[in-house]
Amino acid sequence: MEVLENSPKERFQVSKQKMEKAAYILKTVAHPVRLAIIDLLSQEGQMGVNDICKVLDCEQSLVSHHLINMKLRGILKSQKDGLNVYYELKEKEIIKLLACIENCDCN
Amino acid sequence: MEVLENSPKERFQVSKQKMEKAAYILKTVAHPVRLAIIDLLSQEGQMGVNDICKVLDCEQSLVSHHLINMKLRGILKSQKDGLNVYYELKEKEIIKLLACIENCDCN
DNA sequence: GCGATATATGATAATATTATCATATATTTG
DNA sequence: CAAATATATGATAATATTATCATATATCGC
Repeated sequence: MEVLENSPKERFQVSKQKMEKAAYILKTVAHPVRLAIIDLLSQEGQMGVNDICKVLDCEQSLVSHHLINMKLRGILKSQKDGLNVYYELKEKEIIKLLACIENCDCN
Repeated sequence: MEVLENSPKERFQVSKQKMEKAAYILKTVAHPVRLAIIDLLSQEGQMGVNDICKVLDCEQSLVSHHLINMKLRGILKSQKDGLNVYYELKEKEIIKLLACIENCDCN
């Protein structure tokens, strides 16, 4: 059992990287439409693009951009079936963010 | 015990508002320096601006902007003592976001 | 193959966030 | 009061995010 102590500089670097990764994920989801998509998919499991548009009352192209972006960043995954593309949560941990933030009230 | 059922439109509006609030909070913290500040304050309790700058190796003015902004948005609070201004977490729930996101690995 | 439908793409415009710099303000010390 | 220190402010520049629009692509049913 080795105990590897990092120097302050190393520790700083490690934490810096960690924060950058965390910020990247948070930025990916820090948008009302994206959160709504995440919330929706966490309830429904899987949904086609058009259905998401209808429920959220949001334009197809915009929703598609959001979906593709979140997929690119590893939050969602998709599955094609004929004309439809079904999206679902890939990283389910992300749902906890929503629960977590409900308890914040920064006023 | 009344059960108040919302119409789909009402439910949509409620969730929309909720998502907007959540996105607002997430946006406030979705930045590596801000997360590092939050992390630091969660460990140290309270810190002066200059000390934060030193630890994070970050310019005073920039740190000040971040601190003030997070204070404005209810994440931090501050306390003046002579020349120094000590910042600390106001909304401690926010720490959980960091813990929560560590378990995500969106790859 | 043609029209209809679902989704993606890419350019651009609109807007928001972040960094930087110069300087202001406030407080302490001598 | 002057110098030194800590913090805040505000303008601006740099950059990133988001929305919009027009159109492309892919698939299905006929």
